[in-house]
Amino acid sequence: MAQRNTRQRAAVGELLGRTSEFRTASQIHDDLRHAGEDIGLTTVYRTLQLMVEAQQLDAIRTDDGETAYRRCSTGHHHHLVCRTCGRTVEVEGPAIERWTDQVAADHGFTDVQHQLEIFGVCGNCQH
Amino acid sequence: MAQRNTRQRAAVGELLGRTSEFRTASQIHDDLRHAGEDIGLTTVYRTLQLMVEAQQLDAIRTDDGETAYRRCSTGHHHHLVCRTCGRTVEVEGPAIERWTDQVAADHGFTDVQHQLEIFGVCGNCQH
DNA sequence: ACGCTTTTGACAACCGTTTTCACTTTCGTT
DNA sequence: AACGAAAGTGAAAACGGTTGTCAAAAGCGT
Repeated sequence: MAQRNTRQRAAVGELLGRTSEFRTASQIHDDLRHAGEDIGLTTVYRTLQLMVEAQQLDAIRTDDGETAYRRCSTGHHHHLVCRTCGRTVEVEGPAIERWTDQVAADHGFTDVQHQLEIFGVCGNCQH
Repeated sequence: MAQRNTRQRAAVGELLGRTSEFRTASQIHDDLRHAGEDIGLTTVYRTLQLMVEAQQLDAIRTDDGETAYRRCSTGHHHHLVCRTCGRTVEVEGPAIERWTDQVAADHGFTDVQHQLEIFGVCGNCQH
C-alpha cells in the first residue's frame, strides 16, 4: 500500500507551509507540542526525511551541526547579520542567484543550492 | 606563556600543508597513525580548532554531518561542493564581492564579511 | 636541570539523529 | 460498520561525530 495520511504528517506539513524560514527538527517538534499536537520527535524526523525525498523541503546543515528544513520556495533571500547585536536584515539578490547557477553549470554541477550570509556591524553598534 | 610547539601540531600542520583537499578529523587521524605518528584523536580535533581560529584552515560541514578541514589558500574565494562525493571547486566572483559590500553599505553596515557556499551534484556523480 | 604552565590522550559525556520493536492507526476490502 | 494487512508511531536504546575531564607528559623561560 502507498503512503498514508496521518494527523502527524498533516501537522508538520501545515506548520512548514505557513513559514518560509529554516527550522530544525526540534524547533518544529517544540512548536507542534506547544500548539497542542501530540507528536514524537522521531516522527518529526521521519516526516521531514520523507518530505526532503519528495522534494517538498530543502535541508541545510547549520554551523553547529544541526539540520534545518524549509519548504522549497521560489524567491529565497539571504541574511545581513550584525555581529554585535544580532540584528538581521533579509536581502534579496537576483544577480546572485543567476551567478551561482551559472558558475555551477559551468562546472557541470546540477541540483544546485547555495547559502550566503553577510556579517558586519550595523549603524547602531558603531558608536 | 604563549602557544607551544609540539610534535603533534607540527604533524597536523605539515599534513594539511601538503594537500589542498578537504579532510575530516578522523581521516587526518588515520593518515597520521598510518604514517607512524603517535597522536590521539582528541588532539587532532583540538589542533584543527586552533588552526581554524588562527584562520589557517577553512572548515565546512559535509552533508552527512562531519566537519572537513582544508588549509586556506590565499585570495578570497568561494566553494562549489559536490554533495555526493565532496569534490570541491574554488570559484571567484568579483561581482559577488561588490554586491555584498553594496548591500551592506545600503543598510548602514560596516566591517563586512561574507560566506557563500554552493552545493550541487557534480558531473561524475550524476550516473 | 628546575618548575611552572601548556598540552596530551584515554575515557566518558554530549547532542543530534537513526534504529528498534511493540503497539496503534489507516484504508481497501468485506 | 467491521476486519485485517500494511504502514505509521513513539519511547527508549543505539549510533557517530565532537567536546569535556583530569591525571600524566612535555615544552620552555629561568
